[in-house]
Amino acid sequence: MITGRDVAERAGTSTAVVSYVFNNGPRNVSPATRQRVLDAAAELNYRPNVVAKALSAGRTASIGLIVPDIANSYFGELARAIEDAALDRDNLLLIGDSAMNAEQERLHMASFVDRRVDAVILVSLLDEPDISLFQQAGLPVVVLHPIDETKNVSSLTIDYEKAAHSATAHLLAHGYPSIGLLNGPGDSAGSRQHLRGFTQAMEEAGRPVTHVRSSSISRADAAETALAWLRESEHPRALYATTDEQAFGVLYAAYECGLSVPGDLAVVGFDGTAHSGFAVPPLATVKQPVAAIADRAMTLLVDLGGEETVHELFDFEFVPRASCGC
Amino acid sequence: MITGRDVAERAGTSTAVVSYVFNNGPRNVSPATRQRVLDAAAELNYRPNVVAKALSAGRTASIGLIVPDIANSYFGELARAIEDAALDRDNLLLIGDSAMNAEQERLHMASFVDRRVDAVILVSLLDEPDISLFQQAGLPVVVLHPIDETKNVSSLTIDYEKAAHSATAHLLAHGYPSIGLLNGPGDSAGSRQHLRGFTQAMEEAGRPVTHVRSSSISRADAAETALAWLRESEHPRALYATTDEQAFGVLYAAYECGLSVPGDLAVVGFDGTAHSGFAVPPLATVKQPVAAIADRAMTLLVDLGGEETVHELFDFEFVPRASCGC
DNA sequence: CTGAAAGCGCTTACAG
DNA sequence: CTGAAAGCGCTTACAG
Repeated sequence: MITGRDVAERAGTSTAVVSYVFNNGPRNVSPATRQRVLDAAAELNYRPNVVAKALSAGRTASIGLIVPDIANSYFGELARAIEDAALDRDNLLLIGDSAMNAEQERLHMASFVDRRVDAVILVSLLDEPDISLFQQAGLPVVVLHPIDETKNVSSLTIDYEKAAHSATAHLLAHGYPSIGLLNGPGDSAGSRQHLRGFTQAMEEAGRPVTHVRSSSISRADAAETALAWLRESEHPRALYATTDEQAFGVLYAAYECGLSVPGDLAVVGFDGTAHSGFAVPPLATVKQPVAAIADRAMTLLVDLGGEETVHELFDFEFVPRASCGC
Repeated sequence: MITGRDVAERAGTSTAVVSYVFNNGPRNVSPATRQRVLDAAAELNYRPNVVAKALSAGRTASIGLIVPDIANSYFGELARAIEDAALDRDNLLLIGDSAMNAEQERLHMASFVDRRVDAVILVSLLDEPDISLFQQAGLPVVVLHPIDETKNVSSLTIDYEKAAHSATAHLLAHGYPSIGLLNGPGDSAGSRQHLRGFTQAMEEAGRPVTHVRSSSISRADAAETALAWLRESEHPRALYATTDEQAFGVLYAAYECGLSVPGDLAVVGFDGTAHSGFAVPPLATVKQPVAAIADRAMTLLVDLGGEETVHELFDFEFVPRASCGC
């Protein structure tokens, strides 16, 4: 491969100047010399070695993202939004897919530290992820879910409690006689918030909270849980599922049970993925502001150097669609 | 951060020996010294800097994957399968999402060359991707779609023509009076193969080929195309869509038109994504052997060093489900 | 079996 | 404005 030395020789100058030209600094270069370097580089098809640059500069211009499951459309959309925000800032995004496996999540964490990414955005499978590895390495971290504020990391998230409240209130307004919650794994801060919001809305309406179940955030698991549930005679008339992915599993289960949506069962999801709009029937959902979250994360990590630790809540939007009976 | 020098000092030896220990070679180290190095490394929490290692060793132990659209579940599953195969070989997978944008595809190509990935797996948006950048850099490439064999790159793919033939033949066997093809973009080798297979099956059955349209490989585009199609009085009774993603768009369009599937319209997809099994109704599809393709690609690129250029066809499997009328 | 040293391809004070 | 040189943290012939 062509190196900076090759370019310098052909342009009759030093590697330092080649570097100054390609980085627009930190010293300036006379127009004539600059042009000779540019010409030589073009003729030789020179592309600076990013690996060498990273070692020398002490930063890799790359950000690591860890998601629980890249096959989940929400995380696919999130990854794309973050990648866009990263490219805007000339950073590369490395995506680590935990594939619903905590061990894999740890491997990605270690791998990111070893690869010397400049910062990390984490959506953990665990309620209390161990981020000491990042902290030892001095890597700034932003998590995209609720987290214990005593840990020294920023979090960007929406208020799940409020979101669950508003989704539940919407189903109540439809007048459904019984409403259930299909929650995520029971041991996470997010699930606790969803449950609180759901419970509060029900209590405000003077309704008992009797139908609550949980599944992992996977279509197959949710489908299995919903199938068993809907086959019981006492199943709820409406259901709030805490992810779109789970809601898709519910739509499938309803189909398998011969229940029509929303005629026999109303469904509301959460995430607001593009796919929710193309479900059969189209899925009512709570839309998360992915682009805003992505951009804010990159601002904190890249533009502000990860110095600040913040805990910010973003707005959400309830999107009524056929599945809830609208 | 802790460096190899810190470890060497604490263990009373040289950085060379630290390297020998961590790489199990290329020289061996006495058990006693090895133990001292290991102890020192553990006490200091030493993690070798992969960037420095890459620069020095001349390889990054990373593979680049470029996909047209990571939000498409098929590519999500493909990426996961390839990542598994890569991790099996202690390689990192970098995922470049072209987001249905040819310019973005080129940027990822350049970025992978600059990052000095050791090899590339490409699923291009274009029929004739320009891979000269990779060839200049001496990077081995495997493409996962049909490609002009005169180019010096390997391709791993299934026989779309045969697959389209078998899907069409299946719909014919159901006795549907008219069968349509919702193809991908018209100017690609894959689309031409799908069309040929579809046409051949129709001609063998003495049927005219009258219903052929195309859309991009996106749910929204397919939905739009299908909506217009299904609203015409002469729409086909059954439809073969060349990706699951397009088929999902068709299911949605049928719902919007008040057509029941398979009662009014039978649908078959292509790809065999996990999501196809949870569609409403479950989607009949042609399953691609993702894991086998992923593993073979990594064998060619990593285990065999990318020396060989091969063009291999993989087997597929037709999966009948409710949507086709089974 | 082990260590001193060169080298990977950049960046960046330091001198001029 | 420009160049010689040190340094980033590893690996790996080369000597011993």
